Amino acid sequence: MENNELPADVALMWRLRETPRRGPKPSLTLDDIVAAAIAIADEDGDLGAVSMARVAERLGNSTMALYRHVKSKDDLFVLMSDAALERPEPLPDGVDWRTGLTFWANGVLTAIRKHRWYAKVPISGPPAGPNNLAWFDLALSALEDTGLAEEAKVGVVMGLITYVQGEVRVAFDLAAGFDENPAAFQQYGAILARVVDPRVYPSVAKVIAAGVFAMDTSFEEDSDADFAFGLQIYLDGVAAFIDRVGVKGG
Amino acid sequence: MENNELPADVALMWRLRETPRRGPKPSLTLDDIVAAAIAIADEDGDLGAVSMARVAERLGNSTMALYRHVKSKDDLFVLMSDAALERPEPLPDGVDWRTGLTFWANGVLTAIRKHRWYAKVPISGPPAGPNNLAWFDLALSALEDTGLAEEAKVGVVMGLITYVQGEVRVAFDLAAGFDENPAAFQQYGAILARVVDPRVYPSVAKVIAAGVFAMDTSFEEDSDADFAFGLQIYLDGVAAFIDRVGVKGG
DNA sequence: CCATACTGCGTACCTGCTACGCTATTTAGC
DNA sequence: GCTAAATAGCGTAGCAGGTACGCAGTATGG
Repeated sequence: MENNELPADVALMWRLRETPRRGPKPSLTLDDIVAAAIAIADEDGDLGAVSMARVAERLGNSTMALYRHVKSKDDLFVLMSDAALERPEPLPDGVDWRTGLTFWANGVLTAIRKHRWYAKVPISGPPAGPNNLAWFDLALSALEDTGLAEEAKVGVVMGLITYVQGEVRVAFDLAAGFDENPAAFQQYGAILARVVDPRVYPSVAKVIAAGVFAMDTSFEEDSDADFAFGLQIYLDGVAAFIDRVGVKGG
Repeated sequence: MENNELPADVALMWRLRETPRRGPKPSLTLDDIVAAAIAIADEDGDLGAVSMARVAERLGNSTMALYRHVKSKDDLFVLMSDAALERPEPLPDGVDWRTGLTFWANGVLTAIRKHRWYAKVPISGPPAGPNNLAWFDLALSALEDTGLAEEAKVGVVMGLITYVQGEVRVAFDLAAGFDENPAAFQQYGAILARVVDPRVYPSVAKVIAAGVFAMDTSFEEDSDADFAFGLQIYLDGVAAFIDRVGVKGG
């Protein structure tokens, strides 16, 4: 059996466990457990709300029953993070790489938006789950016609993933902080102004004076704009890289 | 007293508490507590190793004594994350923005490398501590001569921070995973090859076939190269943005 | 029909955060 | 000086959470 050589969590993610023959029928399935955990995290918006006890309670089982299906809580997290990303929609036909990657990035954003805890799952290894790989595959396919070497494509996509996830993490953490204490955010500019000495922080002081931190727009708008702005910059960089290294073609 | 209107954690970070007049002399200082917490996290490389009990033990005090200086553990985290970043070195004189931002990014990288837990501190608000602001100021000052609007500078710097922190987070998490289970990483390519169906993941299959996941280089080298690669792409994008929007000069 | 393998679960242990209230200590104000 | 107020340290205890262990019950292969 080849499966035996696979790491346990990878085997679980791909559902490669051979079905056991003896013993009672399981009253729980792995999918139920993962779905329940995701539901809890979604409702609370916080990974911290997921406890083994709560997951079990939601399924009408005891806490320890879960451990027949999952090795540990971290294991469950890995499963959650792959299951949370549903399969991506395919790229529109015949688009150039930039349109493709923009489509992809926005798809990732909408997918993760449904699961605000996603970016907080501790990364335990390179992407290895079926859904994560599907997204990875899609991004790579967008670069198909650029003439970049495979390794360069991977680099570009990894960088983009890093950027998107970082942006998402910051945005959601800030949004959570905002919900918790809106006053602190609305006063952010005022607070900085009080505490920042222009002789020590001249550039920050200029920014404050220009009213950048005045918080006139809503949070959602703000983070959407930040995302688009950063994405544009990154893609401009990719374009420059392709011009420099790749074969021009399309 | 203006301080009263400041959020508690901000006041703490800037050490704005007015010194009390009555009562016993404190045997602990806030700096001691933060330093001890940082030392623990550094030694273990994991934020999870920081418990109030352990911090107190290291200081020869009881757990609850800490709560006279810090409102909660999250409070302590915020303090830690500002204290961990020491003051940045100033930029070399007369450098252009690109050299400046590269210098800056590498500075951030070395600063965070000493504190592998840094990128895991939950973000509770926009940067407001003295050290974080110093880094922020430095990055903004690198863009001084670009003619960008203040808001655009902030956008560029925020994007860069997001990218750098994201990259660092991934790199350290992977490194930790690697230390824990090196075999799984060395076999990553082989595992993928076993599990990836070329019809479902054609682009990933091509990457695997090209041997990109073969893991011939060391981990350190690999993540350094990734960092530099992504940074280059981002800065190329910034250059394009400046060409498009900014006043050319310098 | 029994041995086997497997599921669910109760119990218990450990770690961790922190509210509460007591005691000791220092000083402001008289 | 003396007293009252304010403050530091800390012991206790409550609560939540992860999970090792072993028992009881169940389905199946021989």
